[in-house]
Amino acid sequence: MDYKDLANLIFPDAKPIEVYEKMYPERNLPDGAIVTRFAPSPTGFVHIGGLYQALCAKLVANRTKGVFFLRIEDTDQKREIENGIEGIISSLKDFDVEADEGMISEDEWKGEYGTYKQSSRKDIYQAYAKYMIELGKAYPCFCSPEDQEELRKKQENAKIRPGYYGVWAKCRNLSIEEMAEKIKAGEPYVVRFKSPGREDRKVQCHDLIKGKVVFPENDMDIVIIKSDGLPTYHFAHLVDDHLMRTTHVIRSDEWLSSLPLHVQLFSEAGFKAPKYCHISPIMKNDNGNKRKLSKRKDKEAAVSYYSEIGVPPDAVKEYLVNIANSNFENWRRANKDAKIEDFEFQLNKMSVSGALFDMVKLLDVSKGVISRYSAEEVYNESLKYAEKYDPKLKKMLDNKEYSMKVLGIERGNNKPRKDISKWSDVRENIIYMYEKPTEYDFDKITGDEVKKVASEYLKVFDINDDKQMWFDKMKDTAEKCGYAREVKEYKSEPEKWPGHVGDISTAIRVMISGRRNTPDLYEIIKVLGKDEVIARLEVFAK
RNA sequence: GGCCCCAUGGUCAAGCGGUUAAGACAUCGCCCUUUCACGGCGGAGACAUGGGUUCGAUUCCCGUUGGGGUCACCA
Repeated sequence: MDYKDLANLIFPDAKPIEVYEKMYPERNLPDGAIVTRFAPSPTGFVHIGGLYQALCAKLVANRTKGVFFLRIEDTDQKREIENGIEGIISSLKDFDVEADEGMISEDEWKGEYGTYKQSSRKDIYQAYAKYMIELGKAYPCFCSPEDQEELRKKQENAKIRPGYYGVWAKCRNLSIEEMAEKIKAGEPYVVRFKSPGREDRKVQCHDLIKGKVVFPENDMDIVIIKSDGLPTYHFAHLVDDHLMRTTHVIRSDEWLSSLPLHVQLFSEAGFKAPKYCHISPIMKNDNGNKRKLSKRKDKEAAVSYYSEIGVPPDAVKEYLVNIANSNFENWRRANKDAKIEDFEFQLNKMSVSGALFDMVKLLDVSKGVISRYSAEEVYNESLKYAEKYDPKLKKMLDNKEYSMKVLGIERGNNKPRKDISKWSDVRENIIYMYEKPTEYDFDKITGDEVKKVASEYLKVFDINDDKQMWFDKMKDTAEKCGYAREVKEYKSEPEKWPGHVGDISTAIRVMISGRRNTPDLYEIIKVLGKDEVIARLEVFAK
C-alpha cells in the first residue's frame, strides 16, 4: 500500500487536480495587472476595516487593469448567519466598491473562476487534499480533541512550545497500513499538512507593505481538512488563491504571523505563491490604549453606522484613502473634481502601523465632499437620509422648490459653504428657514434696543434691494440707533459708540433666524421672502 | 510567556546619514467691508529611552521601555 492507495481510500471520489487546473487557467491579463480579492466571512456585518481592505484592493486592481473579486469564506458553519452574503454585497454596493467578479447573491456569481463561495467548493478542496496525500505531504490524523488537550497540557508542563508538530505529531508517524485500518474502521479523522519545516531555521518573507519579515520556519502540522470535510482557512487560501489566480493577497495584519505557513504551503504544493500585503488595522484610542475597532463595542466599526448618521459613502472612502496613502490629500487639493478611482493608489505607501480612527477628521473630509455637491445633490441626498431616519426633515424637504433655494444658499460658488458634514446635521442647520425661531440668542443688543433696531430697520426694509443697497440700509440703521456705520471707524475710536454695524446686523440676524451664526443674511432674507421677514421683525418692533 | 511587527507634535503623517524636521485635522491669534462657515496669514506643539557605528544620527545596529498582532478542527 502506498500514499496513492491511502489517498484513494480517504477521498475515493475526488477528481485529479488537473481537472481544476484546466478549468481555471492562468488569466490572460496585461503585464502588471493585479488580481486581488476581498474575502470576508459572511457575518453580514461589514467592518470599516473590511471596507478599507476592499477599497485598497479595488483601487489597485482597477488601476493596473487587473481583477478585484469577492470570495465568501464560509467554511465555519458555526458562524453562519442568515443573509450574511447579501449584507456584504449590498454594503459594498453602497460604497461603490463592487467586485469585478465573485458572488452577487447568496448563491449566484459572475466570473470564470467560480464559484466564489467556499462552502460550495468542497469537492475542489478535497481534490487538492487528495493530491497532497498522494505526494506524502498530508496525512489523516485520528487524535481526538481530548488527545490534543492532553498533548497541550503535557507540553505546557514541560514548558515547551505547544502544538501538533515534530515528535508530538503522533499520527504523522503512523504507517500507511495503520492509517488505512483506522479509516476503514470508521474512526473520525482530520487531514493534516505534513510540515517539512524546522523551528530552528529562519524564513524570510516579503510583504509589500511591511517589507522584509523574518520568522522561524513553520513546523506545525496544521489541519487542512476538518472533520466535517471542509477546509481550514489556510488550505482554502492555498487552493482558492492558486486556482483563482490571485497575484496579490491583500488582507488584514492579523494574518502576518501565518505567512511562513502559507508560503510553505504554496511551496510544498508546487504552486506559485502570490504576493502578500498585510494591512494594519484601524485602531481606536480606548483610555490611552490602542486597540482594534471592535464590532461589539464601537458603533463606528460598522459600515452601516455612517449611513445612519448620514456621512456620504464618498466621504468615508475619501477618508480611508487618506489614511492609506497620505499623499492623497495633496492630490485631492490639486484635483478637486476628480474621482477617487483616478488617484494613483499605491500599496507600498501604506503605513506599517495601525492608524487611530479620527472621527473629527472624517467629518472634516466629509464637509469638503458635501461642499462640492450641487444644491440638487444636497437636496436629493438629504431627502434620502430623511426618508430613512428623519421624518421631520422629510416633511421640510417635501417643499422641493423652496428647499432647493434654502440649500442653495452660498453654494456653487468657488468658496462654497462648508457647514454640513453629515446629513443628520441638515435639519438643525436649516430649521429656521421653515419655522419661526422659538429661542433667540441675542448678544450685545437686547431689550429696548432690539425694539429700536427692529422698528428702524422695518422702516427702510425693501425685499427688492440689491445687496449694496441692502447693506447701506443696514448701516443707516446702525447710525439711527447710535452705532458706528463702519467697523473700522469703531475700532479706531471704540469709546465713541456702543458698537458698530455688525452688532446691528447681528441683532437683525437673531430676530430673523434665532441664532447668531447663519449664512449670508441677505440671501436668507431673499429666500425667506418679504412677508416672513417682516413678520419675524414685527415680533420685536412692537 | 514564545514568536513577529511597530515607535516623528493631541491625531494622521512626510522624511531614508548633514533639513530652519514638510503637510493635513484639531487648537490659538490676526486679516477678509456685519455673525458663522469658507479662504488667507501667522503662533504654539514632535523624532520614546540608553548604548554603539560615524566627522555627523530622527534616519543604521544592539539593549530597554511602550504599543500592537499571533500562538484552534475561527476566519
